[in-house]
This record gives sequence, C-alpha cells and structure tokens, in this order.
Amino acid sequence: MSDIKPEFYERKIDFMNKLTDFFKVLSDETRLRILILLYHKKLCVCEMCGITGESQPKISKHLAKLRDIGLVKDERQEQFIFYDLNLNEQVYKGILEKIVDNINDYPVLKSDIEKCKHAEKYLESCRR
Amino acid sequence: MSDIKPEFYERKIDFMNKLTDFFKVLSDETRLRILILLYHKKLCVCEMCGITGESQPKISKHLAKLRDIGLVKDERQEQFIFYDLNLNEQVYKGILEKIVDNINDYPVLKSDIEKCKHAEKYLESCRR
DNA sequence: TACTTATATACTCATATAAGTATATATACT
DNA sequence: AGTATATATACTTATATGAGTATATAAGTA
Repeated sequence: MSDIKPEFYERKIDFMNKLTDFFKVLSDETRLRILILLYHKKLCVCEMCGITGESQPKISKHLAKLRDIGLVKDERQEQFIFYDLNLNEQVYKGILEKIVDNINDYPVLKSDIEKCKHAEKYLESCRR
Repeated sequence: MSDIKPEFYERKIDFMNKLTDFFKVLSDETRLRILILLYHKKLCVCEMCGITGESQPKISKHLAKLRDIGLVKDERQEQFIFYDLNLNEQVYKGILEKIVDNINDYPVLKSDIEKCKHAEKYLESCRR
C-alpha cells in the first residue's frame, strides 16, 4: 500500500492510486472480512475479534490501515471504540455490493455476517 | 499472490482465495491497466507495451501472472501472441464494469482505452 | 540453416507486507 | 490515586513483490 496519509485522500487528487490501494486492502482476507462486516454493521474492535477469531493486534493493525486511507472512521462509545464504513465514493460501495450479492460463494464471509447479527455477545467474550 | 496453479482454479474449490488474489491483481496499476484494456479488446503483447508505454518484460511478467491464475488466455496468431480476458465468473466482470462505468475518474485508463482503438499502429512501433 | 522478431523467463536487488509478541496508551471503574 | 480493560503501536522476522537487465525460447523469414 502506498504510504499516503488521509489528508491526501481528502484532497482527492490521485484517484488511480486510491483505487489500487483499495484493491490492495481487499486483497488481504482479514481486511476483506472486516470491510464486509462493517458493510453490514458498526462494530467495535473486540466484536470483530470475536466474530473473526483473529487476534486483537491483528485486527487493530488492519483497522489502522483502513483508517489511514480513510475507508473507515472510529468513534468511542464508553469503553469501546466502534468502527464504521466511510465510503464516500460509489465505486467502492458498488464493489463491496458485488461481493455481498455473491455471498454464497464465500462461506467465511457469510458466516461472519451471520455472527455479526448477535455481535453484542462478543463484547463480553472479549475479556482476556 | 498465493502460489496457486491454474488447475486449482479450474476445480474452483477455494473461492475466497481466488477473490483475494483477484484483488491483488487489481492492486497493481500495470495489471489493472492490462485488464481494463483486455476488457475492451483482444491485444498482443507489443500492442500493450505500445499503449501503456511499459517495457516488454514488465508487461510479459504481469501477463504471466494473469495467465497463471486463469484470468486471461493467450493465443498465437502468426508472429503475435494475443491475450484475451477469461472471466468465467460474473463477480469479476462486474467489478471491472464498475471501474469502466467511472472511467472519467481514471485518466490513465481512459487514455489507454482511447489508444487501444487504434492498437494496430502499435504493432509496427514494437520493433526494437 | 542462419537470422530476425515476438515473447517468456531467470537473476538480482530493493522494498513492502503480514503476523506474533510484548508493551504503551487511554479511558473507565473502585 | 490505583487498577482493570479496550485498543493501539513497536519491534522483529519471514515472506512476497515489483522492477530492471540480460538472456532464452520459439516461430517466421531469407
């Protein structure tokens, strides 16, 4: 991923780099799972850990990348930091939509989405 | 890109890896340009070099990757080897389509497409 | 058969990336 | 103020990746 800061993307100068960076994001399974989850529901870090079964630093680091290039935004609510999609451009939404439309081909994603319907229950299980 | 051979994809077992590999393909500007070109027209290697201005080994190596994971197929016609898209699954076509729908955001791609309308003229310019 | 041309591949190097483990930070709670 | 908890980051290591240059291959042509 090119080392580009959020401010850059806010100015929206280089759409092409932004597009290839978006695809680089999607080329990692963990990040793809995170984005598809957030496409359905605003979630906190430990809910994402619980749902995906991945470690907290792993999830956090990927979220940091997504945040850096402006694809998600975070917001604290009491003890938790919730993440939400931040897709200003239609292309990106459209691409995620294509995946969701074919969700039956992707059991991992489908199962994640099922689990995120009861995301709250992962809040407790987060205690280490 | 995971080191997976064409035979694997033909069996279509792991759709998820295939999907992330597809995104990894698109995350490189040169490969993205190639795919968008081939989305419009069957082209030979030296036409693609001419249109994109990239070196022959660079284009060839990227084509090899695309071929290995089954996204393109090649076919010799006299002296030239022509490449063509080989997208069996709708998701991938759909994603390329989204990009083409927003082509005005991507001047490089737009210019490539313009040039590929007179691709033949790059056949001659190929001589080194 | 020798020569040219189109394309593919090998080799090298520099850089990027992901993951794990440990630790820092920041807010909440007592 | 001190402790627990949620999340972020630093550090390390192993691996992957892309580009350039040189060279190999394979078909076409003289």
